[in-house]
Formats: sequence, structure tokens, C-alpha cells
Amino acid sequence: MTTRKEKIAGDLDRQFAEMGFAEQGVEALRAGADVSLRTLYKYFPSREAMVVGALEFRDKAYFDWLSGGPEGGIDHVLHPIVRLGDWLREVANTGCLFLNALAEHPDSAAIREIVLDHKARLADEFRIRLQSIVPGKDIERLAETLFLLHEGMTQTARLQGRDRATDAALRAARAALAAEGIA
Amino acid sequence: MTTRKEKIAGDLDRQFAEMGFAEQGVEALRAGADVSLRTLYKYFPSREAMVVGALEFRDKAYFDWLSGGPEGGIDHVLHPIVRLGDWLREVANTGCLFLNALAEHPDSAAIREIVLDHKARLADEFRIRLQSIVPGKDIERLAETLFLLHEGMTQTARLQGRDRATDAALRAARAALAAEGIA
DNA sequence: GAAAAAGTAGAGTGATCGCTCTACCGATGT
DNA sequence: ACATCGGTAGAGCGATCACTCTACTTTTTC
Repeated sequence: MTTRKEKIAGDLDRQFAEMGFAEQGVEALRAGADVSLRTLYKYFPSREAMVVGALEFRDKAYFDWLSGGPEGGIDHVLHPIVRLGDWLREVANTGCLFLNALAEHPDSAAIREIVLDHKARLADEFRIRLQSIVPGKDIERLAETLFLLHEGMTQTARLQGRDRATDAALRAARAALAAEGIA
Repeated sequence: MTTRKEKIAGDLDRQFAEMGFAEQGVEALRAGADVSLRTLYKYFPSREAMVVGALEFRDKAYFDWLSGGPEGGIDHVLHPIVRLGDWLREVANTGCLFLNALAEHPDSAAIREIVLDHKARLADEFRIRLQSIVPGKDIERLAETLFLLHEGMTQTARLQGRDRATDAALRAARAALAAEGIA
């Protein structure tokens, strides 16, 4: 059961993702969510709250998107990169929603907190997956490398296209794992 | 000899870098550059032109910043990453100015062109440096990996701090080079 | 079926935006 | 001496912004 607020949050997410943050006034957001201005403000009492709501929706949606996938082996570790590639195939490519939000609202503590938390949990995703396939091994450096490649891929997809960025990131990730004897 | 326009462009660069794009109105930019509104508009006839001017200034300044450094060996290739780390130590850490500008002005062809061009030349920087230390070798994949790490480092510095991001990127870059037998 | 809750449309408000314009000032060249 | 040029200060313009409010309608609840 999705609440009305969640439905609107999803619409806000889509609008911000497709059109960017700067160019979306509240009236445009209202039209995109197909609600009245009064109702929109009821659930999200300021524009900043709308941004926060969209990011919270996206955070949840993206970790849902990451769930599942191969259970063991190298593909288990590469899964977040593969899924990022899948995601980039389906959506307009405007970079990372979270970093874009931060660029646009550098002084908002609420937004900064959500972004940092989301990215920290993404970085942990690699740690957890690495730990599960090579328990006991020190995987911190490898996890950091994979996260760097992940972030680089997100931005590079915007610049050079999704396919090229995905191929490069996957190749580099495999090489990094192989260099540590993980295959 | 720096022209007045270049001086103002430098001030605009600094303002956008420190305060972000969204929160800087033209009046604030004017005050930061310490000129009259009329003069500002003389050199940069629209706000978009001010953004373009700041990016052009930064593009030039950053490639100047990259010049010099170790002439041969692995340090020659790692130099752009090392210098990025130096840069991040000296400035407020608000991510990549170019990508932030693109996030804020997704519909501006002029801004998009500058950003793509800047990033393409940055990526080429790794190709050129790799080519010079291992001529004849196919270095395309390695160059792409280094660029991914470079971009990832820029964003991660914002999230996890400059030192951690720099260490991780340098370590990963060395590992990638070593895996290809370059040391 | 009446009351209450939650929705709609959309005009209105004050602030701020990018940008233009008038009026004036000081240095420089001949 | 004086015209010219490049500058300053800052008021003002129309548009747009985030946000509020009134008046009315629909849906839900008991």
C-alpha cells in the first residue's frame, strides 16, 4: 500500500531527475504530480521538503533496485555496478540525483544529511558484498576502489554515454578484483 | 597581462565555486567582483555568459595547474590525480565546478559544450601521459580506468573528505598500473 | 444521511530575479 | 580646454518565484 504522499514523492523524483532541480518551480512540480498546490504543500510544506521527499523516495527505490542478483562469486560483488548500468539505460542521463541536489542546495543541512547517508550506505554495499565472498580478508581498499569506480561511472555516463562508462567501470572493477586474487 | 574581463571571470569562478550556482544572483556576483552592474553586463551580457566565463577561466586555470610535474615514469601518469588532490586541499570542497554547472543549467548548449570539452581533454590527459611512458602499448582501457578514478575521487572528496578520497584514488591507480605491468 | 476530512482551482502577496536605464564621475589624448 | 571613453551608483521594470488564502466539491466515516 503506497500512501498518497509516497505517490507524490515518486512524481517529484521523476520530475527532478528528468528536468533538473533549478528549472523546476513549485507550480511545475504541482502539475507533474497532478495535485493541487494546497495538497502538495500539505505533504511537503516547502520546496526544500519536496527535494528531501524526492531524495528519500529515490534512496528507497534505488536500494530496492539493488536487491536480488547473483548470490555468490565475483558477480555478487559487481552487481551494484551492473545494476547501475541497467538503471542508466532506463532513465534520462542527468548524473547523480543526490549530488545534483547537493550542488543546488549546498546550505541545506537536511539535504546534505540525506546525500551523505545514501552514499555511505552505497559504499558499504561493496564492503558487505566483498566480505561475504572472501570472509576474513581485508577488503577495505578494494571496497574503496569499487566505490570510486561506481561514482566515476555515474558521472562519466553523462559525459561519454552510458555504454562506454559501464564497460569501462566493469572492466576496471574486474581487473581490481583479479589483482587481489578474487575471480 | 590580464585583462579586466579575465579578472572579473576569476572572481566569478571563485564565487560560483565557493557558494554554488543556484544561490548566486547577479547582484551577489557583482558585489563579489567589485564592479558595477553595468560593467559586469558589458563583459558578460547575461547570467549564462557569466557562468560560461567562469568555466572558461577555470578550464584554463586548471590545465595550467596540471602543467609541469615529473617528466617520466609512473609519477608522470599519476600527476593529474596528485594535482587534483593538491587542488582539493586548497579550495572549498564543493565537487566539480563543471558538473555542478551542468546540473544547474541542463538546457544550455553553451555550458554543455564547455563541460564536455573540458572533461574530454582531461580524459585525454591520461592517454597522452600513458602513451609517453609506454609508447606503442594499447593504453585505452587503462586511460579510461584512471579517468573513472579521477572523477570518482572528485565526488568522493565531497562525501568522505579530501584525504581519504585522494589516498583511495592514488592507491587504486597504482594498482591498475601495476596490473598492466607498469611500475 | 449528516458531519468531517481531504481534495480541487486558482487568484493574490510580497520578495526576488535578471536585466536596463539614467545620471554622473574621473582619467586620458590632442 | 574639452571631448571621449570607461567607469560608478543605483533606481526601476516586468517576470517569476515560493507560498498563502478563499471558496467550493468530493470522499470518507460513523
